Amino acid sequence: MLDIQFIRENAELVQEKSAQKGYKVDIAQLLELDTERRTRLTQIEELRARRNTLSAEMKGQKPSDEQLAVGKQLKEELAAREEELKVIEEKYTAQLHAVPNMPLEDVPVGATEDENVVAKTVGEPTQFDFTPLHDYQLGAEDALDLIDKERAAKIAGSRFAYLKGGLVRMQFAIVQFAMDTLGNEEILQKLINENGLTIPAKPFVPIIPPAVLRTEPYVASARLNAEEVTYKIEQDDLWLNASAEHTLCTMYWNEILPEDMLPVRYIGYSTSFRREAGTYGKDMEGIFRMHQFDKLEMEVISTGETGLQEHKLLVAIQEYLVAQLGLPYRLINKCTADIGKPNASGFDIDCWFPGQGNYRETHTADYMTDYQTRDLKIRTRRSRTGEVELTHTNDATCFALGRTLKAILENCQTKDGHVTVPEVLRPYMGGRETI
RNA sequence: GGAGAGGUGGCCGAGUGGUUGAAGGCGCACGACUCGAAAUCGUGUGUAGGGUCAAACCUAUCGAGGGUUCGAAUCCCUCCCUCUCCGCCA
Repeated sequence: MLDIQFIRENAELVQEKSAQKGYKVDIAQLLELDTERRTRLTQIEELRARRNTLSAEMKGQKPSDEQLAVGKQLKEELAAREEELKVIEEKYTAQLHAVPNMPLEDVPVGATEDENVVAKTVGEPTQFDFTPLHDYQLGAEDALDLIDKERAAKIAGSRFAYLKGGLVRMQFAIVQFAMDTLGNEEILQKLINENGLTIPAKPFVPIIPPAVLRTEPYVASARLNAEEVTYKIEQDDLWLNASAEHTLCTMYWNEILPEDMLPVRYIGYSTSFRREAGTYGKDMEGIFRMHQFDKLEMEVISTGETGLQEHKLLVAIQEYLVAQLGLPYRLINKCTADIGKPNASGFDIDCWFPGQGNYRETHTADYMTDYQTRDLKIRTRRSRTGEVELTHTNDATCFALGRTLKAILENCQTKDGHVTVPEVLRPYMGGRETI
């Protein structure tokens, strides 16, 4: 959520920026509730103070009837006022949480995703002297035998797959390649220098997080999308994570981290689950949009001064990794309507998919400033002053493995129906050059 | 799944109805001593909300929520979590 102090001091701006992001909020009404809430709170605190004073007077002696009577009266009045406050506070909290994060200055203003800005295009759409196939054609049982969705549907329903053989080898090769890259300080330093950044080249620590999380931290992370995205295990009050981000950004929930621990840089590997409600009939072919997919996700927790630089580093890493695989892509600076409620800035990488003849999203990088950590209460204690401040968070796809595999299959296919393994992956696949 | 123990500040650990936001210790910060350091001594040291130019000050907070009471870390209820033993099991 946003800082209420900030909203008080920048009401018009918040109203305007919220509208730019497509969120209907009534800031004037929120501020009214805020005023009312504080008025009630002051009243209640005065009553409590009187109760505490009275209680101290009574200590060590038998209370008089008069004191008891005053106490009882205070009790009743408090109960009534607290009930009133509760009603106001519920409305206030709901409205406060409805306010989206403010977009950064250089986020393009737009009403729909059509107004996203292509920041750059790298590589040309792959050319073939034959008609390129889709992933499901290349991976069919009578072709390379890599993808079996029919039998998966029999067992688990639609949007599930058995991935097989060389495709599985390739998935783990990508994982190893990515972890090697993100653990390599020389590469990080090079990317930092190239982008004029001044943050340290601290390597990313690989993490395998839990794939499930409880309601309370999930809500606090501002990432729970119960209706459309997230699977619930009702019996145990657990949700299947839709991304490792969700179990990574909540990891330090309710903690104060020493400043010298920052930045925290993690690369998390997790199977992710998405209900994909509302996408029926969309992307049904192949492994582009699945209920279950494995993903490598980068997560950074840093100070307010360095959060934006971390964001830029994450985008640079994404570009580097995609380029290393030789995939044509374009970098998208997402407009205000498309960056998402908790995000202040968001970039996507869309890779070229020859089967569809189109660029499709494979990566996203989000910068949340302190919007997420205000609820999660992830703070840092400054080394010099001892002061406590909210941290900033970033998340970014390292590789969404399903879509990456699909992109490689389609871009690296040969006329004879095979797939050339990108060179950087070969050392992790026993030197294999094709699948 | 069965049986038991327990959740208190950055950490350890007292505390079973009334100056307990919480003893004591560790850690940390500052100061004294020292050429400097260690040791020692002194002072300070949670978080959040309100309030103030800043303070003072007020309120909340002892896993979470609810209840009893004039008053709850302390009593009652529900839930969550951790640990130990048994069972099962990758």
